[in-house]
Amino acid sequence: MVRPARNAPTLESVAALAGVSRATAGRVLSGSPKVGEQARDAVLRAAAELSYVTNRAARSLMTRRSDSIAFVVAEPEDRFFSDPYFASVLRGAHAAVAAHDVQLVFAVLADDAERERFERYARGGHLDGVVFVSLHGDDPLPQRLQQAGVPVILSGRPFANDAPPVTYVDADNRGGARSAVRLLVERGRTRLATITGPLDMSAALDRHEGFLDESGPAAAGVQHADFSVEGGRRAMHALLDAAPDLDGVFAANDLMALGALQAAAERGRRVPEDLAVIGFDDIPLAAAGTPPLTTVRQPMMDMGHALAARLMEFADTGEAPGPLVLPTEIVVRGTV
Amino acid sequence: MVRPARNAPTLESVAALAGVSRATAGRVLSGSPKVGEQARDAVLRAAAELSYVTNRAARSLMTRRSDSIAFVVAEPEDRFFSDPYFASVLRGAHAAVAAHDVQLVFAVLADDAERERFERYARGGHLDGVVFVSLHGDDPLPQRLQQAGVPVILSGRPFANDAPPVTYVDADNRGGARSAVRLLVERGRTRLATITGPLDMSAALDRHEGFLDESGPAAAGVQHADFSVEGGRRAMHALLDAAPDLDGVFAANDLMALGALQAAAERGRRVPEDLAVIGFDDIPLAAAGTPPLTTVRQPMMDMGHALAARLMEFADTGEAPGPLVLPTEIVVRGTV
DNA sequence: TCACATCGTGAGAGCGCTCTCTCGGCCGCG
DNA sequence: CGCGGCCGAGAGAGCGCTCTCACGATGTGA
Repeated sequence: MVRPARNAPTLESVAALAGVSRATAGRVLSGSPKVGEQARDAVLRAAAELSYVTNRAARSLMTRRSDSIAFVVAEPEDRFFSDPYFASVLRGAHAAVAAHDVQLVFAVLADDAERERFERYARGGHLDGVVFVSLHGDDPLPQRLQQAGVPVILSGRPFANDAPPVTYVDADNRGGARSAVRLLVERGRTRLATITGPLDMSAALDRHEGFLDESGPAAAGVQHADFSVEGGRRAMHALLDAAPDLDGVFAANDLMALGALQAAAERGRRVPEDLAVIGFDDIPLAAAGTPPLTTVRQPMMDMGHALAARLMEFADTGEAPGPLVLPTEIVVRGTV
Repeated sequence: MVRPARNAPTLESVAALAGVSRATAGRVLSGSPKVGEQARDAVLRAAAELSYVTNRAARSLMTRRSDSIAFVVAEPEDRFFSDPYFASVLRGAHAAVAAHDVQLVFAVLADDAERERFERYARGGHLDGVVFVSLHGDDPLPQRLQQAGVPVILSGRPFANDAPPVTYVDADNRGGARSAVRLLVERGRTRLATITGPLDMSAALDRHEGFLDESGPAAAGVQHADFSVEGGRRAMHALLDAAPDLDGVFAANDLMALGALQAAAERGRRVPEDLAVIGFDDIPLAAAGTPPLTTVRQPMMDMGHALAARLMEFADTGEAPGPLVLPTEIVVRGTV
């Protein structure tokens, strides 16, 4: 192992060049107001000249803050990597974090070993907070970390509402699903079905509830799938087998809606004439299909941003911000 | 700002509980062989009991290593977030990094301010190395960092081969493109065209070269696009306008191939009967279309893994590993 | 005029770790 | 029996920073 004898400029050298003490130099660089004007100028000039960069390790040793938060995908499968949803949330989170000069540590917890390592790491105080994305069922990890004093926030409301609660940012899944069904009804569809996501995830559950709220007894079918294109395709076939007179389908995400579109094509159903399809998310690909997908848009990037911003606030104040539920919006394109 | 009075166990307390000195405890925990058996046992037991976690800030202050590497998307646009390619590379990189107990810091450099901040951060010695993904043109940032002593590796060969060279991991883009065209020819296609990616990226360039290698004078058209679905769709329309008798298209990535498929459908061309289409990447969505996309598979996850693994090796030894070019593979599905 | 608050500044401690230096004990060899 | 070598272990320095405390200079009111 190489030991880089990198002689980066230290606060000491900046102070020396500026002709002040290390303490004063530190005060200037951390923006303390209690510094004289000429001392401030001298330090700033010296820092610029040496292109000084604060050593975060040393700082963090004293402040007990790491200036970094983790973006954790708690997903045992590789779904993460085919669903553009995650990338958008990640992008939003990074934007928020960059503005605060905080680092974003990325982690995926695919197996127990990784979960355990991550938990130790987080408990070790190396993170100012953790964003959890794609939680399944009643994962106890977020609560455990929170109890250990690590600020935590979830993307999507927790599956069960236990005490102590963990705060979250979510989209109005139920409301979005309702408006999707209402759109279907407005367009004269009477035989409605839905393709759900994995029912151990609250987003899938809430969208399903929203569907039931509006479809009522008119529901012609329910198929459970896994948020993937192939799952959506199979579910659509099953739906059509069970109820050939189906004329409207709400898929709980766009990937499954895309699969449903394929199944419809394979069966020779014209969309939207014979069969209307509406998805959820509004991933970039949704607009690009033929016909382009009508869907319920959730503001993925904004959610990522809010997640990170609220987590940093949590870390700063020590007080968990309340849950935030962002509105959804129908985007009418060609499939309804 | 809250100052968490987190009284995490320190090496000192572990040593005390084990009845040895801090130095010995440290030796045990860092796996030094020069420790007696009973001292080792005692330390291990004490560490487990206190659930001790090394304070990385303190360690890194001494070792001058951060045990973290950055995964940087140097992409001014939001393309990153619609192309599943990146997610796969990221996934692979994380897997490699996790095995070494190293942290993956994620960053996207969308504007000059972010670039500048990142450069300062990296130069400050807070990173053991940097993986660059999606570089455009002759971006000088990787070279600058490398000259500043920060190990750097690129995903995809650099655009121009300047001195000093920066090492990289790439797929055999040119070879892959050639075999795509050969497949088209084998299937009896004679009027061939290609849709390229942005020509300021080496992957796009190399795939274009590969196409030209094999298509030769038979080439019926070339359209430049941007690796997006919509770009592919427009390019396909333009190609068909210019050469209506086209019977085979090589798109430089799957997203554009999907766009080409749509354009073909809009024009009423049957795929693959009237028109064969082949893509590049093999993103998860490729298999899911109707018909499923024939494509040139590049091992995205392996590339991510290799990128991170080689970078860590670079950081450890101080010597840049040579470039690595991974083979591609034709995946025949329904569009050729 | 003196006591006292106020403000900018410096000195110094110390965060938790790693690493070098030193030393005691034990072995083998002459 | 004495001496050098080796091995396991401890003492202590110090990485670069932040933070508390103390101090001198200046301003304010009695």
